[in-house]
Amino acid sequence: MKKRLTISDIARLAGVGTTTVSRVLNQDPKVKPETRHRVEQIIAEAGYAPSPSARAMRTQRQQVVGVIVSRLDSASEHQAVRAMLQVLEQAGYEVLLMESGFSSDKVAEHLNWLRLRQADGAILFAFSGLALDGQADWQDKLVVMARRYPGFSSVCYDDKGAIGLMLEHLWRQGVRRPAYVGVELRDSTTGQQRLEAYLDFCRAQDIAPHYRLGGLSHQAGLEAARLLLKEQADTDALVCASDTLALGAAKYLQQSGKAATLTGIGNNELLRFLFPAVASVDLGYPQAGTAAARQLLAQIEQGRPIAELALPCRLVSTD
Amino acid sequence: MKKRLTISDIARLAGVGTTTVSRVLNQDPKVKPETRHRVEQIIAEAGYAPSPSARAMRTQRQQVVGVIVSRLDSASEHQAVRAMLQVLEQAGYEVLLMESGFSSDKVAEHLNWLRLRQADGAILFAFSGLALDGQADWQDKLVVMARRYPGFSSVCYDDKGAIGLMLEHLWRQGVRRPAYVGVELRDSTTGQQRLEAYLDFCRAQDIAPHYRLGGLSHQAGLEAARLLLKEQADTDALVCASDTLALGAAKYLQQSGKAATLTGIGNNELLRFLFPAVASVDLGYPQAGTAAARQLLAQIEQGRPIAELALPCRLVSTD
DNA sequence: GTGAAAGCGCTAACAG
DNA sequence: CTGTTAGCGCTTTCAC
Repeated sequence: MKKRLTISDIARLAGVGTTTVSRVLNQDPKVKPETRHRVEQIIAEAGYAPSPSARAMRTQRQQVVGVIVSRLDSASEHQAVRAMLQVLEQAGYEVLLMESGFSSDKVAEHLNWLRLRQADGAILFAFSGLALDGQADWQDKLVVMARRYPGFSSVCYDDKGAIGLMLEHLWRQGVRRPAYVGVELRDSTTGQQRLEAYLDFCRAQDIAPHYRLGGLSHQAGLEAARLLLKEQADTDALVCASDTLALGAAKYLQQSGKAATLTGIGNNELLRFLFPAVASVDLGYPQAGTAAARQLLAQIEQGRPIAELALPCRLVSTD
Repeated sequence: MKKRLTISDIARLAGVGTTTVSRVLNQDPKVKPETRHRVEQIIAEAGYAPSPSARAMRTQRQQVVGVIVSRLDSASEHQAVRAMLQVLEQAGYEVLLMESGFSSDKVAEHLNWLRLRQADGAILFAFSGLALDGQADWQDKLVVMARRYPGFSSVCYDDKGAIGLMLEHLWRQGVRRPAYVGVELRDSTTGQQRLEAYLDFCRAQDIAPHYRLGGLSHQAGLEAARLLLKEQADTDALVCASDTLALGAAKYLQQSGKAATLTGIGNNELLRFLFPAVASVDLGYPQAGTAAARQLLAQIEQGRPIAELALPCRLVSTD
């Protein structure tokens, strides 16, 4: 039962004052190099690490940030989270992962909790219906992912660009009657923006739009595919707003024996494995995660102003 | 810019000493009900919450536990984690989720970090090759998931039982030549135990074992299915050691047009959606998570001794 | 350059 | 039952 070392133990061992040790710990330049060296030596030998709580208490900075994802097991969010962890932990922050389950109340709850906990900042994966009303005090220490939110920093994917990219790709491949499997419009990005991109394309190419909007589940994708192909049998491609929907649509194509080029968005691993022919768009999740984490750090550490970031996307296809 | 309230602010507002407020905060019974009531009133009105750092510093209890998963986006681990979060957060603990990526070094790193951070405990999802050597000080505050580890508490799934259950089910359905898609033996649970259960069954029914061991990926499942069916075309069932493998095997069956009853383990949602005919075994992930969290809390809060827990499993089938 | 000393907000003796 | 007091381990004036 060895007692934990304190700063004064180190001070005594090094024959200096606690102040000096503290200065070494905090990279304060006002320490003679040789003194610094000796102290560092002792610290390393003793395996000493300063108490985060004591430090936090003194400085009022917890070195803690919360990351609120919608689902912990979402493959796309996970990619972004992994990148965030890298940046934030590197910077000495503790990361508290929490799950919203697409509930605005749950977000408020988590945010309140983080406030009580005096967290230094947070990153929040947005979803349709997200409300950040009584959260004005988070304005300069919160980054919203996946959609813009007035008054807060945000990092967005290129929703319109992704669909546009895909449609142009298909057009080059000879597709002329692409139908669209989308998401309800109350979802502003995956829903509205992606549909809009589809409609824009139809207008530009002068073709009649043909689409279905629904939920985000596999089942929704299957159902939409079924209806679209039933309504217009000459549809030559199903452009899905997400890889999850594409997985559902793929199942329908398979079980019905019908044929159509199928595409998704999200660069999902399982989709690529099961249905390699399905093209997808990589939205740049890791890059988004890195960008969000950096933006947050710059805001809370250097007072950088709020910013709305946008990321480029990239086509993923086997042909 | 309102300053954060402290315990003495509350004490002053309530016209009592800080000790009394502290007692109210800590549910100490030695407070006159009416005093308590008044203090609680003030606390609520002022929206006061005690500083966790100050508290931690004083009590030497951080109210923090780490949870080290192998992959944050693993569906099965996620189910267990969700249940853990529920229990631990309920008990007032902060949960730090970390990822090992199946690396023993990474585990050591995280554990060291948690030690420095003075975390009160940890839950670790085991994997093959896990080594907990220099971690003796974690013995009474660590719970290992998914396999036993001498000297530590653990919560295990019923690996042998799951395969046994499945084989008996198939036998009743008339299956007589079940082949087994397994995992390398250096994985003691998913690998060894499940294979053993298969071999036991073969011995009991006096049939010739026919199996392949490989990795845990979809691709491995596909490959194993291909080889097994090539080697023995009269195989009437492919019993897979996991739903991931089953997904790979399902793809093979589909693309090759061959037929065989297929089963997995893990009750994976996507597998159920894409291939509803595939029976699976529910290993009880949420229950395992709850059990692990409770065990950990009991150990660190009440000194309950180390224990090796085992969970029952349950067949999931559409027929 | 360096150290002594004063707290940060809280809890745990110890008195009343 | 309640208040006074002494720190927990650290950073930060303010002297030297």
